Amino acid sequence: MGSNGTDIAARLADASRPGCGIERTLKVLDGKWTTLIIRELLTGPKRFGELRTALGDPSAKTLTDRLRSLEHQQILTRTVYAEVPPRVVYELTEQGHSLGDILYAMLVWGETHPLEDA
Amino acid sequence: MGSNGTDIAARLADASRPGCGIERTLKVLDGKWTTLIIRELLTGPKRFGELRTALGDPSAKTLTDRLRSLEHQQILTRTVYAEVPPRVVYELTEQGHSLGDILYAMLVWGETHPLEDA
DNA sequence: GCATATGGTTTCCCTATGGGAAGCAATGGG
DNA sequence: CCCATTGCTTCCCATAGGGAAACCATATGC
Repeated sequence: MGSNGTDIAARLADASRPGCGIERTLKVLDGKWTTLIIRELLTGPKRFGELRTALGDPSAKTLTDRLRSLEHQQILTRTVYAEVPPRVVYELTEQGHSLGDILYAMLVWGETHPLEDA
Repeated sequence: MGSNGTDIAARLADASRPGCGIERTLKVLDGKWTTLIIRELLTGPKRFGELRTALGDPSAKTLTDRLRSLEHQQILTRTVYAEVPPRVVYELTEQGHSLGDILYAMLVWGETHPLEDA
């Protein structure tokens, strides 16, 4: 299955509890749609409306909140084109793109895990 | 930084949206302390009280909820020793242990990411 | 003039979540 | 007889998250 669990355990034992790397990552990926937003953007830049549709219609407020938060944390960039009607494109930064490793691990795990219905 | 982002993007594009592997993983890792519980257990079995202390005192109610949920999803096992006072030991299953790949990716990312203060 | 399209923002509200405190079981020890 | 210990469980409350809907800006098409 996974790689060598023993090495991982060693690294994890090292990670001092208060504010370890995992906790910092969790803070970035916090919130209901955050991780899925990144999933969508890993396949390329997208507009606000495209994201909304692809995710299955989260409320505009929530989506805005998440995008703003991710922008503030340098995970993605927000580009406004002064057209009418307006066009806003969201795109992952280098930092944001590097989250792909985590998402990929999640994808692999989720696909092999027999899911118990809640 | 990460591995080849292009391959990952391809895999991600494949993943059909409704209930893809990532979403299933997110469902398992849902809740405030869930991921950190797994971090603690990756270094070996722990008792209820040990977990509570290591995590920084989440409420007993919340910790119980998380542990029950993870047990139900076959991520960990709960062993009660009929002693007085009681002793309850939590240990990751094979499935739970395999989450280590995800946590490891989070650890690496978090350590290299310059964190913006919220 | 007015509707339409787009990407928001803002306000209001409801639910879910998580925390705190207290109770409880069971037994050995003082 | 009472207390301490451990791992809950139950109840209650405060907060935060997230959804619905209304509003705004602007230029084009009718």
